[in-house]
Amino acid sequence: MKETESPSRKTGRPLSFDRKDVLEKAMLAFWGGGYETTSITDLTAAMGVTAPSLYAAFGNKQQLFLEAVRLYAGDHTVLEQTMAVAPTARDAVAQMLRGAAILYTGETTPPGCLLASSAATGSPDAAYVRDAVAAERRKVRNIVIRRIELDIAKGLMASHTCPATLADLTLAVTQGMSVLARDGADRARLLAIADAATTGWNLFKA
Amino acid sequence: MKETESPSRKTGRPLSFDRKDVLEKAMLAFWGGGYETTSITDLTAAMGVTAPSLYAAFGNKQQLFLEAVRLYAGDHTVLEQTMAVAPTARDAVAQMLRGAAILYTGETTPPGCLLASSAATGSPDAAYVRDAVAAERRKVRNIVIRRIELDIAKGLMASHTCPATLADLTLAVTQGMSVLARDGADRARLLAIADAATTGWNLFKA
DNA sequence: TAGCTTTTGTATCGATCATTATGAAATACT
DNA sequence: AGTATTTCATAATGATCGATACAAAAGCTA
Repeated sequence: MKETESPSRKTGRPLSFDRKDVLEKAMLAFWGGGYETTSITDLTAAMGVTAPSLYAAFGNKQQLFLEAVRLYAGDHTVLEQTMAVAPTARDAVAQMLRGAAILYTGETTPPGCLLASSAATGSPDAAYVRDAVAAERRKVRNIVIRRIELDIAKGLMASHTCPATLADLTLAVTQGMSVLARDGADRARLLAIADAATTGWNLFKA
Repeated sequence: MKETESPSRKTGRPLSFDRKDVLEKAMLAFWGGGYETTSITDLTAAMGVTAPSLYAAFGNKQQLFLEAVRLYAGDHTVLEQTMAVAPTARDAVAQMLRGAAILYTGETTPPGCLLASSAATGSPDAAYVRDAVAAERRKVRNIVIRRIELDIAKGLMASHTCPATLADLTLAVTQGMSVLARDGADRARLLAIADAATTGWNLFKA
């Protein structure tokens, strides 16, 4: 049952759980319940791990959440690859929005986006984790900006187009789709939003 | 100092606070901190009222929050009036988005939208309040839908336009702008998003 | 002024929060 | 086998959660 043991570890009782497996379960718990509103009791129940084991493996609640965010956002960077190979920035954003629509309505995952919903607000103590998820959003924004700048440099988009504004709009649509997914919107509705959001991009063609 | 006393009240020590005033302060506290992550201690500090007075005046935390949501959404319905007098649905939505951009970056209010951020996630105990804010979002959505249907009936918009999808997109942009406002986006950036979101509507003209 | 009603401030309730002390259990090395 | 090392389950830590019991204080009526 052991796995992913630390390199310095030599002897002692082996771990009774797979660290990556329980981390994914913790991510799903945070995804569905939020950072501050998901208690250690909730986490241990979802992970199938007792509290001392949780703290031994992940430090504390904040570090566990940050690892969960990295696991979640790591899946998001897969979209970055697909954006790079898209023929135009508009196609790239369309694919990204459609991917978000699908991700936010997965059957085995909570509705919505972990980055959008797990740390929307909170006490001052949780300011650090809010900054962490905001940093992940900023990464996505920068990816979109660079993709648009590429199209402008290629002459595919009008030179007066503001990449930052279109990236902001794209990010806003994704995070907003998360809210609608939380409210019960199904995949078809979210995909329709994604398509409607990108039709307007035809106006920015060079 | 007394005010807004209940009609059945005849005698007894008068209230030392203005109920509407402290309700607004509670709304601002929830707006900035969220429902579950704003404690009674936070609320009493923000309202300048002791806990027993809070419970006597508002029942409990949930009822206080629901009143705060009604106070907040009541301000939102002001936008409904302006949408009705706008020449086109596109202008109406543009004004609504610009109003949201301004509301989410007020100098005397927390950044973002109370409906978007105060109950994005939470424990199962708070499901009722999440449904309450979702219902407010649905109201806004229905207002937008009806405004679009009006333009379609007038022949101002293409008959194949899907009002529900455009309303979903509009709602997604507002809730997404709230996330960006929380991340520190200033009013100019949000206004740019609002304008960019409505430029695409030209494609739906009849 | 005496009596009644309601709000006030103080102090506290049990429950839950994140976190950990403690010792038994399980493996590796000698 | 014996010992060192690490994880295990149990249970408890102080702090904070939402919500109140209590009695003094403040007003109105008589």
